[in-house]
Order: sequence, then structure tokens, then C-alpha cells
Amino acid sequence: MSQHRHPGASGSAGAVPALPDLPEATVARLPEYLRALHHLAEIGHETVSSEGLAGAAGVNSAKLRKDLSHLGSYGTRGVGYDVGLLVDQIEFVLGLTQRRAVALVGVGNLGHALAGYDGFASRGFRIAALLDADRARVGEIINGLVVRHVDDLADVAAEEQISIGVIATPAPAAQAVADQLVAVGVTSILNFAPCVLSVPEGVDVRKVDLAIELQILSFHEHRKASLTALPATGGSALTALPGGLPAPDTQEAIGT
Amino acid sequence: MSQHRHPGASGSAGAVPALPDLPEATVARLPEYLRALHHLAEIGHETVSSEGLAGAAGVNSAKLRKDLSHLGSYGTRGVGYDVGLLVDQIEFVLGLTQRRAVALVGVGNLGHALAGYDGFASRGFRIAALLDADRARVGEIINGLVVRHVDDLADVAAEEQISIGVIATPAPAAQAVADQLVAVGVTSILNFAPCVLSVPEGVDVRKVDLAIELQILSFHEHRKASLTALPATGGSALTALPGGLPAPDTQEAIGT
DNA sequence: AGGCGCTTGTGAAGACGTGCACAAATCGCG
DNA sequence: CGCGATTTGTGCACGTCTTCACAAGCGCCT
Repeated sequence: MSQHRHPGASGSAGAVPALPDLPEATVARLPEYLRALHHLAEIGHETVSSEGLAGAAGVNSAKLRKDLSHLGSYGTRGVGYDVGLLVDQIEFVLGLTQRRAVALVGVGNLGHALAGYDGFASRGFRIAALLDADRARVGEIINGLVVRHVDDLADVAAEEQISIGVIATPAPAAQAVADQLVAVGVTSILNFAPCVLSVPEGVDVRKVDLAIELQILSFHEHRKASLTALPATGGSALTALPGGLPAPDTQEAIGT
Repeated sequence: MSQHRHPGASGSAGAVPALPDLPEATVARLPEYLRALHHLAEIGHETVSSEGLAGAAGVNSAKLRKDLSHLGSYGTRGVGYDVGLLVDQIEFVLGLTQRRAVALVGVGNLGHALAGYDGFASRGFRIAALLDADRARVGEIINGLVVRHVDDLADVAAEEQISIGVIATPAPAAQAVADQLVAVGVTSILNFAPCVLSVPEGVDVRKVDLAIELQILSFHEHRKASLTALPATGGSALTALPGGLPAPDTQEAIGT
């Protein structure tokens, strides 16, 4: 781990500095840079050029430089960026100088896997509680943590400073869980349930829907297929839009 | 039935059966609309207004209408959209009229959960093969499927028309797996490993990194905390970045 | 010390995505 | 049959993100 110079305590007035207003697109890429930097540090690099880091992170170098410039980072012209320094800066900006406590609700199929995912532990987070609505599951021990009932959420929140809530329940339960999380003061939620959550302003929700990712890929797959199987193959499955319904008979404009 | 509709408005140009060129942002939202539409259909709605569907999908209605207009969809002014028709259209565009076969590589913690995730089956996909590099795992039966060795990929591809490959291996193994997938003709990959994959042109990769999602939330959490902690200190945002290193002497300015 | 090559940081231009606001189209009703 | 209520489709302006291209800065070598 990197020793982070904590900014507090040094100033006389404000202990905690405000963060620069980063573009969302930049924020979304910072974690990627961070991962690449950790890797570079491991294999012994002390400095890295924007080109090198961009390659490792899968973006183009101009974008990377602009991103880093937004957080006032110091590279050295002619040399590059100091890997260790950059790691510290990004970790600070992302709020990873403290290990954030995560409450995971729903220990079904997916939740179970998340509870055991070491990527969380190794990248700044600590699963502080496992919760489920199914009393049959309460008491079960997963990865050294006891599953507690979701109604104990208030107790859990009192014991630990929960920073982020993760919802891995079935869709019908997700909104209620979100409400409960918000009620105990959680203001950031990662939602794996395939549904839209409504939360009060000031609460951030990010959604991960595995089926959606596949469907997006499916579109591109479909598109690539329709291009290669292109000419004159009228019988291809693509020509026929599913229009068997009582479509408005406005479709007399049949091409060709 | 080869009726082909022209996207409204002007022009009677190319009568190509190829798919319309949708903006990526639109493509990414279509699955969300589809999910919302399925839900609406279940609870008995036959038509839905853009406002209603937008609400159910968590977007604003103008965006929704524009998205749907891109695929030449027919709503009825004064009424709304036919739910069933819209479902069919979106499923067609997304290439979900066939149930796509998915090969899942890596049946560790996460892969195990994915193998059992019913969201795939219920939303247009069929897990056709489970693969792993660990011979100790080969032969294991998960959710009715036998785990095979990743080197059998070619055989698997010959048996089934694999449409999409899912990588749920540890990061160090991911690139090799991707190469193998590409070698057997897979052109769409969903990558859960925290690393950048390099693939030939024409192959689509989408990445899902759970830790990154948390880190993005962490940023916002950090930011919210820094705002509430000091209501009126805008100026020196960057001053207290962990720049205690040989930073140019820019960090003297502790305001106030 | 001076010049040279390398790399950063950024202005400007272009591409892309979003949201407003309104005309056009449709339905239901009197 | 016509009118008003409703809702779609879209032109337009705006904001955000991306990319290019290059001046300024830095270290190294001679």
C-alpha cells in the first residue's frame, strides 16, 4: 500500500479540502488509470509517459493527459509521470485513502460471489456486512462474515460507518432495500438488480446489469452479421421486421 | 414477409435490409427500454406513452422518443406506442430474435455465479458451455452443464454457434483466453477480468469491472463529504492533494 | 553553457449527446 | 363533421467529450 500524506492537520482553517470538479467521463476513467499504475509499479516502473500509461489503460494519450491535468497533476515534461505520486493523487481524489465499508444486501447467487470477490478487498473496500431478507439464510457464514437480516440494517449502520450499499437482490425487492439503505444514511448505491431505483436527490446510484451488457454485444453481433451476409439474400432473417401485428397500414412504402 | 419499413420523414434512399446505424448511446439504452416494456406488458399495458415508458426506464421522455425514432419505430400520435410491437422491434434490432449461445470461461467465484444467473436465460441468451483452465475443475457440473477444459474451445465452437464469449478468469489469464476466443471466431466478448484486452479490429469487447464501479461511487462519496465538511471553501481545491513529494512549491497556499 | 530531443499541458475545432419547444398527427366527443 | 386534447417526431441550440496539434518546459549530452 502507499503511504498517503493526509492533507488534514496541516492547514490551520479547513481540514478537508474541496475536490476539483472533475468531468464525469474523467472520473469514470481514473480507476482504470489507477489499476494500470498499480500494475506498472509492481513491475518496477518509477515513471511512465502519458503514452505508456494510456496504452496500459486502453485510452488515447491526449485524453489521459487532459484527464490528469484536471486534477492538477504534475507530470514532468520530457520525462513523464511519477508512478507513486500519481497513485497517491488518484487514490486521494477517489476517496480511497480510507478503506470504505460496504454493506452487501442479497446473498443469493450473485451476492454470494460478490461476497467472495477479492477484487473489492484489494482495491480499497471492505465488505462490512452481509444482509438478506430470507431468514433461512440469516446466520450463514460466507467468507468469514455472518449473514444478518436486512431489518438489522440500522444496527449495522450504527456499528460501522457504511459508505456504500450494494444491492444484489431480485428486482422486486430492490426498491425496498434501497429505501432502507437510504433511511440509514447510505448515499451511494451499486445496484445489480435489473430495475430502476428511485432515490432522493443527493443519493448516487450506479447500475450494473449483466444481461444488458450482453444485449449490447448482441446488437453489434447482429449488425456485423447483417453486413457480411449482405447482398441480395432477401430471405435473411434480417429483412423481416416483426411487423405481424395490427401495424398501421402506413407501410406501403416498400422499397425497391 | 419481407416488408421493410423506411424510417419516416424524408428521403427514399437505400432499401437495404441492414440495420440502421444507431448512436451508441441509444443502443446502450434500448435494453433498458426492453426490460421496462416487458414489465409493462406483464402488468397488462397494451400501449404506453413516451412519458410513461421513459419513467419506467429512468430516462427523460424526449430522449426516449429520439431513441425510438432512430429505429424508425411507429408510435401513434395522441396515443403512444404499442407495447407488443415495440418489444418485437427492439428485440429484433438487438438481435434477440434468436437465442444466442454464450461460452463462459472461468468458473471461479464470479463465473460460478454467472453460470447460475437466470437473468441470462430469461433475456435472450443460453449458456452453451462452461470452460476453465484448471483441470481440477473440469468435469464439475454447474447448473446442469459440465465444465470443460478451455483447450476444448475449438470443439465447443464446432458444436455450437457461439455468439458471445464471457471471460470471468483472473486478470493474468484473460488475454490468453481472449486470444483463444478470437481464434475460434468469437467476435463479441464480455470481460469481467480487471485488465485491458487487446483484440483485432472487428471484435467487440465490453468490460465490467465491479471494483471500478465502487471506486466511482467512492469519488462521489468523497466529494459529498468534502462539501458538507466545509460549506464555503472553494478556492484552493488542489492544494492539499497528496503532493508532499518533491512537488513544486505550489502547496504553500493554505488560504485564510 | 547551449542545443536537442522528448514529453507535458492546453487552446481550438469537431463530434457527439441532450433537452427544449413546437408543428404535425391522431383520437374521442359533442 | 369539426374541434380540442393529447402525444409523437424533430429542428435547433446548448453542453460535454474527444482529438489534434503545437508551444512551453525539462533533462541530457556534448
